[in-house]
This record gives sequence, structure tokens and C-alpha cells, in this order.
Amino acid sequence: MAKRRDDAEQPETPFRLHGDLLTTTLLAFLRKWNAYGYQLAQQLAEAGLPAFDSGTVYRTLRQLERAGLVSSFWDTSESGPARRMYSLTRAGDIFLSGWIDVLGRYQDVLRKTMDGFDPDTKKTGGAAAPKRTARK
Amino acid sequence: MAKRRDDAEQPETPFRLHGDLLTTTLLAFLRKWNAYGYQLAQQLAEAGLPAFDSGTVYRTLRQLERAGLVSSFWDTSESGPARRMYSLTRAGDIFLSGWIDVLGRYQDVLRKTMDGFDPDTKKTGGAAAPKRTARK
DNA sequence: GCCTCTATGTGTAACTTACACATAGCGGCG
DNA sequence: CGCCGCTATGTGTAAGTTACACATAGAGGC
Repeated sequence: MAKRRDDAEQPETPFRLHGDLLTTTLLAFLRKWNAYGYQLAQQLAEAGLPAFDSGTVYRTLRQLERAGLVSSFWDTSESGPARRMYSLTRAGDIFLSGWIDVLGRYQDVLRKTMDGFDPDTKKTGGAAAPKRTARK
Repeated sequence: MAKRRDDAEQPETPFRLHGDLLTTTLLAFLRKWNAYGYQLAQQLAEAGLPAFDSGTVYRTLRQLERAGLVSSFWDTSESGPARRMYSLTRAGDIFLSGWIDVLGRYQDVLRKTMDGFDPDTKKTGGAAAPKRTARK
């Protein structure tokens, strides 16, 4: 579900799976553990979320750093290629909280809109959509 | 919170508030009522969600139509400018359900990661991030 | 006629993303 | 030793998306 590039056969699906959700999830992971990109990409894959491009993960982390929401240093203590270890900053923690609130508000709207509703009895007007009067 | 264009004063905030969430919310609204763009934009504003650009709403609706998730016709039954009335297609309904599942999975991950956790006791390793062995 | 509100849409620069590819350290193995 | 594969990070680029500003147009008020 949800492919991006036009195959010139399927009608394009208009969902970009990642973006806000990627950034939010990365910040959430970093709230619990300090980690480096490769590790975070693996955790995302194991979490049952739709697949992420590792290049996008790396770029997103750098962007979060530019924004001051995470900070990083090179970890050369282990053998193998150096790792860029990230940790959440105080600003990142505050930002994450705010964003989880926003997501919760979306969820409320979705729940209220979807709850116990039979789409076959759908109508055009409705409580939230009066004819043309009574709207401010 | 969350401005986009670089003011050359604030560090850029890396969140695009809309996208997936806009499309999901529009489809959810259309599951309940048929509606036109101007009306949907108003409902979004009244729902307490972050502000939407109306141009983006209109373009998103056309994109959803190209993808076959909604359909539309010109409604000239009322006075004033003609309205393009949208309704959810069967494909749109199925797609919406799938997407709400994906959002639920993100929520599970966020909840599990955030629950009852004191960020001050944060560590580097952790159950999901072993040193270098035992990882496949 | 002119203004405002309703209603839809487009032009464009800035930005984001997926895919492919590049680089580099280290360990095994023939 | 040379080669391969895994770990780890990153970039080039085409295609797509967004916010902002602006354009168009009907209807009613004055």
C-alpha cells in the first residue's frame, strides 16, 4: 500500500507515510535511549511500521540537530565505522510533548468522525455543515 | 509552534503539520458527510487542528480524486459560486481504514516508548539496543 | 459601481522524499 | 593478500509537496 513514484499504471496514492510521523517516532526513541542512526533505522523496521529509507533517516536526524531538538557526537569507542550518537535535548523533549498533543487532537477528530457511523446513511448537510446560514 | 519558511532568526522546526494527517482527516470527514472544499476547510479550522492553507486543501482534494479515493460533481443548486461536491468512494473508504490502522500502529509505538518513563535515567544500551551482538 | 463574502483555483520558490550510489572500517576466508 | 559482506554514514537527483500570494467569479448590500 502507498507507493510513491508514478508507475504509469496505478493511480497515484496520495500518502507520504513518513514525515511528521518519522520525526516524532525518532524523537520518542531518543527520549528513551541515546542511539545512532543505523540503530534507530533498525528499531523502526522492527517496530512494525512501514519501511523507511535509511538515507531519509540520516537526513532527518541531521535536520533535527540543526533545529536543536537533538545533539550528537562521534562515538569511536567501539570497533567498526564511527557512529554518530544522538541524544534528545531539552528543547526536543518539550517539542515532542507538544507534538504528541497535536497528534492526540487529530486522533480525537478522527475518532469523533468515525465512531459508530454507518456510511450508508450518509447525508450532505449534517450538524457541522448547515445549509448556508448560521455559519458565523 | 512549527513555522516553515526560514526567518533567519529561529532554528527551523522540522515538522510539516499536514500531509498525511490532512488527507486522512479529509477522507474521514467525507466518510460522514459529502462536502465541498470551502466547507471542509472551515470544519478543519473549527476542529482545533493547526491552521490549513485553503489552496492546499483544494489541491489535496483534487489529488484524492485523481487517486480515485473521492469523486466530485459541480453543485449549482444553491445561489453563489458553484461548489464542487465531494464524496468518498468505496476505494477511499478502504484506504482510510488501512491508514487509520497505520496511525494506530504509530500510536502504539509512541505509547510504548513514552509510557511511565523518566528521561533522567536514560541509558545508551537498553533492551532494544544491545551492544553489537545478538542483533540478527 | 464598489465592496465583501463565498468558492475555487494557480504560480512559484522552498522544501521533502525515495531511490540509487558513494565512502569507509573491520572481520572472515581462501 | 585480495575480496566479500556487514556495519555505518552520507550525498545526487528527479519527482513530488507545501505555504504564500494572487487570480477569478457569483451574489448581495449600499
